[in-house]
Amino acid sequence: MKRKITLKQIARELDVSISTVSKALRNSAEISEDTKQKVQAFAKLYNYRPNNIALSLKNRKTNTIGIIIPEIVHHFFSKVIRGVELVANKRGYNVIIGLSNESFSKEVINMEMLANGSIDGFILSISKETLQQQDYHHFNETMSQGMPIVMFDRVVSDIKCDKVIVDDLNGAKNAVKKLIENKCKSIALITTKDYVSVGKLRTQGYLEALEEHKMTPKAELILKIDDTLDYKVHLEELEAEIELLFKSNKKIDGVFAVNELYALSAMKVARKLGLDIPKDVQVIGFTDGVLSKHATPSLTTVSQHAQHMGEKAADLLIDKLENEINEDVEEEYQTVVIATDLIERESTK
Amino acid sequence: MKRKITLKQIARELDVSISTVSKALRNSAEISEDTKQKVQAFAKLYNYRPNNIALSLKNRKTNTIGIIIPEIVHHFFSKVIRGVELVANKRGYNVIIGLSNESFSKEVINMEMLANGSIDGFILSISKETLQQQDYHHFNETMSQGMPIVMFDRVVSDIKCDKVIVDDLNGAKNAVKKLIENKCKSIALITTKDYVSVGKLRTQGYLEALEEHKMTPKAELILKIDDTLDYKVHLEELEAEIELLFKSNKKIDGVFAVNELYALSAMKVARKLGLDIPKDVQVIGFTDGVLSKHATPSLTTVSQHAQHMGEKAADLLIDKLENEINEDVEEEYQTVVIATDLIERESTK
DNA sequence: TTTTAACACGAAAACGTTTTCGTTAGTGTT
DNA sequence: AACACTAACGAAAACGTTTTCGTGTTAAAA
Repeated sequence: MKRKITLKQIARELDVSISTVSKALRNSAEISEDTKQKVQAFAKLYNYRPNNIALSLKNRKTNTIGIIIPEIVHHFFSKVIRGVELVANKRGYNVIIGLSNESFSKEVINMEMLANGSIDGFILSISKETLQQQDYHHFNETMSQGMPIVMFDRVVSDIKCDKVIVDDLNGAKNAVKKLIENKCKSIALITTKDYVSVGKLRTQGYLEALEEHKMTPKAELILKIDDTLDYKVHLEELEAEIELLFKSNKKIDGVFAVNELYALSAMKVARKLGLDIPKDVQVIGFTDGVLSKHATPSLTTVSQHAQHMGEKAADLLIDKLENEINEDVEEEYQTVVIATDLIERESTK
Repeated sequence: MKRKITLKQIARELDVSISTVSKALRNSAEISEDTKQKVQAFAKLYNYRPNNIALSLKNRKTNTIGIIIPEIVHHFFSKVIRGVELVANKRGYNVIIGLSNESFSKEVINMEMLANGSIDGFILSISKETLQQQDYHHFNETMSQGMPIVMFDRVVSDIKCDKVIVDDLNGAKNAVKKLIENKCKSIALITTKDYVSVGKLRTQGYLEALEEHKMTPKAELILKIDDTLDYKVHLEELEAEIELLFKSNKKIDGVFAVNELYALSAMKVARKLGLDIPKDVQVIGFTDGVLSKHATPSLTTVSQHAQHMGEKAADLLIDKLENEINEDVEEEYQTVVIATDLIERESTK
């Protein structure tokens, strides 16, 4: 087991100084052709690669991005990661991940762990618990130490930083408009409690679409799910709630759900109640997931372009990192809004 | 924007030496109580945290694990990552990810990028292209430099290292046995070409199960898909192949598929041909995915316990890292086999 | 022959730690 | 008064780089 070779070892072997080796490898004009060739040949032979850690320390730059997400077993987030990784790698950066598991304390701990020199900047999506507690001190502290943050999807306006968000409002609005155009008269909304910003915006889009078509929103058509419960586990409870919604509103002929699982459950319940999709009820979900595509009938959805979000976030962050030199430019932050697409499948006419 | 505070700055402010500050913060007996309190108070006030990079350089240990996987937008792999992250964090390690995107060259590049000091060891699953080319020099080189590797799921016997694998053979065997017990007489197998080790083993399990029940395997019931094509895109081609299988073997009453997508496609095709599931045809898949659970009918699957695999892999790697001191112990490598579970749902009787 | 310039290289500092090994001053012992 | 011992601290090396600034040698110019 031979350890990795260092400049010092090469220098000793070839009987020159460390500086000479370093310069020779970087093709400096200071070094004679002879020496360069000798050193480079030797380095190649022993497969020399500069030690990243030493470089990071010297340059005070790690070329590594930290990404903190609430959950990785989730199509949306893993697609975002893929986007980040893609761009980061192309631009010479590594990606290091931290999972908050939707917990405030894990988010804080993870950020502190990475902020101590391991990375140059963060890309993150806020955990539900943090959103509920509205405690954002760790973000502000991190930024005040000169470490840039780019937030995506779940953001808060209280924090000044670059952001990449989905156009939740218009995405939802267009989906509901589609249902209206398809002659739906009684459109139900299945959403989350309001503290998750995206749920709120999608609800708003639903309301605006109705309004623009002179339809009066009815409170009994809006089902707000408490999503602190993990419905991957408590699927029956979710379905029970939706069943209640259908039973107390027999005239429902359209459903807009703010995520994939709610939409799928709605379809399942509707079918159970003897309703045909899309003949009796049309359903649209909001997501990037894989379920929609392979469901039967396949689900019409509002696509969020998760990978594109990740790419954009990575570009924003790296741009900021590499332009930090111009500190004269007053800090100005962008919010990039990613447009959604309505992907029509079998659950709508 | 205040930069992170360092020992040197604290030393200057308090008019003591760097060594004194360092010792005071680590509660060394060499330092007087007075000084300790003074230093510790100051450090707390300015929220001092030791710089990870400097520590890594000094200790020649990064406390970071590199994980290389072919694809992250994939339930199996993201669950494995979650397991790795869970254990790693608990044991004081970070996780840095690299995606090979099933490509040999990206796998090599990514490994080289991380192997230059950024991490202490690898957890990885081999890309399809690498498996095809059978070029494993990068693994051996990495290990010869003293960097341990733990492989999971897609492994090769040529390489001596710790491994965590699914009991593919018995998982498949039990699934097929289940079908046989459920009175299936003509069981089809939908699998991949043989170069992916797991596909091979699952095929073998299928064959052994038939054999044990004195059933003769028929070549025409075995469909080998060329999975270099991405069937997330070319779904129709996949379905066409399966349709052909059904049409040329009218008596098929059971299907065992080596992954989720094949199984779902089989169900879809069967339904299209007017067959009822599970009455006419019973289907079992092999996976940990989310599709199976939410399909209609929901799919009986062989569960791989992906998260558990990740946890185990992380434990193996960290154990090795922390016991590297005893170099007297002759290198011995373990292969941990994770047992599967058959999760019975609606696609079987 | 002396000055100048180019050339080829080495020494040392710096990044931020930890740790080993002095060093100094004060205390106690004979 | 000479000695040993301890308490409290500092200097310096080391981890592996890059880069700045010498420095010595040689060849060309005056």
